[in-house]
Amino acid sequence: MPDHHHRNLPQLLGEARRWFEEGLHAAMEADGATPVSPTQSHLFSVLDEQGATVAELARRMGVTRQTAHQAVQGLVAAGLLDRTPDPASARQLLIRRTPRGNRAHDQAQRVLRTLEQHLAARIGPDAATALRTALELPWGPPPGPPEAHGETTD
Amino acid sequence: MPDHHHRNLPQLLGEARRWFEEGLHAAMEADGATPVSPTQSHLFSVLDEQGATVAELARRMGVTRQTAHQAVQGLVAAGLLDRTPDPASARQLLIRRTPRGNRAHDQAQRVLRTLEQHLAARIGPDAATALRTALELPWGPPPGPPEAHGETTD
DNA sequence: CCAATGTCAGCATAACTGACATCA
DNA sequence: CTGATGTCAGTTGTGCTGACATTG
Repeated sequence: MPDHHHRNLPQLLGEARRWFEEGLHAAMEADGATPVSPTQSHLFSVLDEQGATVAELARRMGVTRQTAHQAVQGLVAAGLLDRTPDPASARQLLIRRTPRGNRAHDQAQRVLRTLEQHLAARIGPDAATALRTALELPWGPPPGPPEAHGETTD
Repeated sequence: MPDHHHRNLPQLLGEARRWFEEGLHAAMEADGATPVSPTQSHLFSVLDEQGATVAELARRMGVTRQTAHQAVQGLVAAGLLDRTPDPASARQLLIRRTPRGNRAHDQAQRVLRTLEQHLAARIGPDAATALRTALELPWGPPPGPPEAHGETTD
């Protein structure tokens, strides 16, 4: 039955994301963890073990340096991140997780994994797996604007 | 950058949503349509033919009346929405689409459908269908907080 | 001097809460 | 009076652009 009224995919995606973020936030809060904003959460997720500079984090997040900088500030103030001079360049500061930051990160990852399992229990393992699979495939650039290769054409 | 098999699901969902919204925005802009914000887009998508009150729209969007009100204001100013007194209640204003609003809505729906087809071409029809299917299933409330029935329990 | 980086400052937007008048 | 509605106002958070000093 191909019903005419498909709900918007972007809307569905937004709801799904909210489902996870609400669950994550609730679980973290219930665990007494330091509250983090979605932005900080995002920054955290693009930070690996070896650390990175603010500019690099900004590139990974797809936001400006200033935005990343601000998020870093909050996380540093919260004691989850650490700013140390980069041995390679005196002008660069290396952003790394503090021990507390590592704990928070691990916990968040655990919660997310649990959430995903709960989801599988709700909608079925096949659907959950298919969801992740579809999301992980390379979608390429959105069609329409012939944006061939450049990104910052300013 | 090896491994890291599992990217965050919320992050993937956010990227996917952005993919659609960028494509939609670009297509609408290329067509010379009135520019609409994501919020306005969202409001538009929960507005049906028979119209609705601001409070009702707010409920559907999951935001406050004030937020919906503000979005409506912008859309009315843009000439896409119309505020008419509700025949049922003098205190209610019925929000409906103007002819121009209808055109914009139809166009957006068309673009979204096209985008979805493009996606299917990129990641395969099966994956695209599975994505929509998984998203349309009832996920229920996010687990963790035993939020059985109440909503604001504070 | 040039490019990249980190940072400060201001601005725009979008969500929220608070408050209030109106009407069923 | 109570409850729902529409609306005005203020506040917060988040992202942006602009500007600037520092460093390689």
